[in-house]
Formats: sequence, structure tokens, C-alpha cells
Amino acid sequence: MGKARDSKRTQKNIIDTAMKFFARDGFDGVSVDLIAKEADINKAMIYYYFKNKAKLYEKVVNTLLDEIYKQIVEDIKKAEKPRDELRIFIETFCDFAWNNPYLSSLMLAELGNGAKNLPDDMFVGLKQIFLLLSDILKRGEKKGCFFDVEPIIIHFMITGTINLFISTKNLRQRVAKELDVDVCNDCDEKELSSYLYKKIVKMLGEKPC
Amino acid sequence: MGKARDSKRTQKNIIDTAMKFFARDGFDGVSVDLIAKEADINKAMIYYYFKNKAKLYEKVVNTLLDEIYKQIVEDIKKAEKPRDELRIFIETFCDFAWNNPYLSSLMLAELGNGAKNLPDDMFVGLKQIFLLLSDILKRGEKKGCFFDVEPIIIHFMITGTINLFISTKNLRQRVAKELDVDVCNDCDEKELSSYLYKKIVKMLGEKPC
DNA sequence: ATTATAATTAACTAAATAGTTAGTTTAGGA
DNA sequence: TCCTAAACTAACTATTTAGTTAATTATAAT
Repeated sequence: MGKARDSKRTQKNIIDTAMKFFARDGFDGVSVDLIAKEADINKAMIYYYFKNKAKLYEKVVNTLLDEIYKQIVEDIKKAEKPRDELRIFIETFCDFAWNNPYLSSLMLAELGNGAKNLPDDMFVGLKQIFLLLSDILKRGEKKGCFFDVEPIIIHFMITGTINLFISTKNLRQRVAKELDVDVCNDCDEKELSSYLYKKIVKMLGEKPC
Repeated sequence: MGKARDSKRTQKNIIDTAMKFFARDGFDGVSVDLIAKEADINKAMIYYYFKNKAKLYEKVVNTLLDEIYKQIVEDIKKAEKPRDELRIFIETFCDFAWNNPYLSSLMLAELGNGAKNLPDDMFVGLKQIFLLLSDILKRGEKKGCFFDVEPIIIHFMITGTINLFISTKNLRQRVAKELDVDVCNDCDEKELSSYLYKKIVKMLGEKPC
């Protein structure tokens, strides 16, 4: 029944549980005791495998950012033109965040507080993703496909919007129940990404390429 | 020397200090002891005036959201056409957030975790601001000034981008130092809001009105 | 001046917290 | 089969935490 000792499984178990609670309650909002209890392991195992709480958090964020980065790099190979690259960047980011909703909460929390929980060599993950998009936009601009591009702002417009949309799912339902106002409650990730792409292209697009 | 008893001043002092630390470290990241120490008042005063930590947090968020809402409502009176309203919404939001940088961190933190720290009757502030923009966009759409508007997404594109840009000031400097890449470090709030307005109008604009 | 009340303080409690330690169990190779 | 190192446990410590309490000081109206 899988109760045998298995360090890989134990570690994954810890990371998955930690991810869930860090995303919901933030770094300071979760106790190591709780993570241990929810993961159904002895608390000392967390210190055994991850040294301390901060390192565990680091590992959690790193894991997510690394996965999404690799996924985008992989998907983007299919693209030929800058617009396709942009579309795939948006689609893949959106898809991944939709299916790993902890990512959005964690990214917003980290960016909101200036990545104070992330040590110097660790916010590499955030940089990588930004550089990927920045590169797409700049090459596109040189080719004349995009114009008047301010990469960091466009980056926030895309990833920020997706992260906010996903992490406010419950909040938006709450609003919709109380008010007679459309907050796109029935929109899924495909609709979000296609709307976003359409709008961003309209905003940046010079000629179609 | 202003050492005399003054309940108003004491309360403001507590709120201002709490705001600063809640923005930096989040609700769970700050202790009441620290706030008291930094505000140079006795901890019991916090409980005397605000009942408990959660209520203090509520007061802090409420204060900021209320101020910005009123400011936008005030400024927007000058507008005549929908595009002017949109421009003023962006400008005022941007200006206020730039000069009260705690707002951005707090908004991102609250939205990121689904406003779990905000009781039901309190995320009114967030709703109000959204409804203001939503109204501008919808009326503009009816008049044929904007087209294909999805209010909640546009709202996140505007406020999310501004909040992220402002709360990542330090982070962006760190990135710029390490990499040879432009992250708009010299941009001030005027440049941010004018770029944003220009792009949003290009994105939504049907005819100029 | 007296008094009631609002503002303030220091010292306290009980629970929760991150992290440790010393010892025990298990699996797999010799 | 025995031995060793990795995987695991229970019980602990020292600190920090939110919140309380009872007593004290200042203020402003009578």
C-alpha cells in the first residue's frame, strides 16, 4: 500500500503539502507543525530534508517556476513567427497557472513584497520567465511586428492579469453573488488566454508576422 | 513637543506604523509587539483602540482603499468623454499608488490570497474601485467609444500592472544591476500612466470619444 | 478643588512557534 | 546473517506570539 520507506515520495509529499499552504496563507501564515501534520509525516523530516522553513519555501517556489519555465521553452519551439511565440507564451503560462493555481498566489505574494523571502540567487526563476518574454517582444519589434514595446510593463500586463484572474476565482464568485455585474465567472483558461492575446496584439501589433 | 496625550494622534501613529509593516511583511509577518515598539507606544493601546490585530489590519486596508476611491471619484468629475474618464482613472490610481506604495503591496497580498484576511463587509473597498472602472468601460462601450470590453480583465490589466510596477521597484533595480536589460527603472508615475493609457486605448478604442 | 473619565502603562498568561536531540527502525549490500 | 547508513520518531527547549489585567496618570468639566 505504499507505506514502505521512500525518501523521494516523502520529499514530494512535503513539497506538495507545503505548496498548498504557502500559497493559501503565505510564508509566515503557515507553521511547520501544520505542514508536517497535513503531510502526515514527522516534523523532523522537514528539517532532515530541507534544513529549515525558509529553504523549504525556496524549494517550493523554485519547483513551480522551473516547471513553468521549461514548459514554455518547450512549447515555444513550435512557433515560427513572433506573434506565434507571443501567443504560445500567453497560452502556456495561462494553462500552467490554471492547472497549478498555487503558482499565481505565490508569484503575487513574492512580487508584492519585493521577493523578500527569496535569497539573491533564487529569484532567477522570475527573471528567466521575464527574459523569455522580453526577448520575444524585442525580436518582434526589430522585425517590425510589434511597436512601442516596454517589455517590463507588457510582462506585468500579461502575467499579472493571468495571476490575478486565477487567484481571485473565489473572490469573483463572491462579488458576482452580491452584485449584478459580470466578472467573467464562466471564463475558462482558453477564453482568458485568447482574449488576452487578441488584446495584446491589437495593442502592440504593427504588421501581422 | 507634542508629547501631550492626543488620542487622534496616537491612533494615526498606530495606523501609519502598522501600514508600513503590514505592507512589507504581510498580516502574519508582523507582530503586534513590533508595531507597538516601532510606533513607540504601549502595546495595550493597540487593543484599546482597535480591539485586536485583525481589526487593525482591516482599518489599515480600509483607510487606504477609501482614500483612493474618494480621490478617483473627485478627479473624475472633470472628465467629459469616456476616454477622459479612463485616462483620469489610470492617472489618479497610478499617482496615488506611487505616493502611497503600501497600497500596492497590500492590494496584491489581499488579491493573491483571496482576501482571506478581509471580512465580508470589508472587501467593499475593492469592489467599489472595480465598479467605478467597470461603469466607465460599459458606458463607453454603449456610446461606441470602446469595443469588446471584458471589464474584470481590463481592470486587472490596469490596476494589476500599476501595483506590480510599483511594488517591484527594488526588485527591478536588482535585476537591472545584474542584467543588461531595460526594466524601466527611470520611469516615474507619469510615464507609467501615460504609456498605460495609450496602450489601453489602442486596445479598446473604437472611435475617439 | 473634586471628580469622573479617557489615555496610558508594566507585568502578566497561555498557546504556538521554529528548531533540536537522542534514540529507533528499516532496507540493502557484504 | 550481520552491519551500516539512511529514514524516521517522540519528546523536548527556548522564544515569540496574541491578548489580558489591574493599576496609574492626565484632562477637562463641574
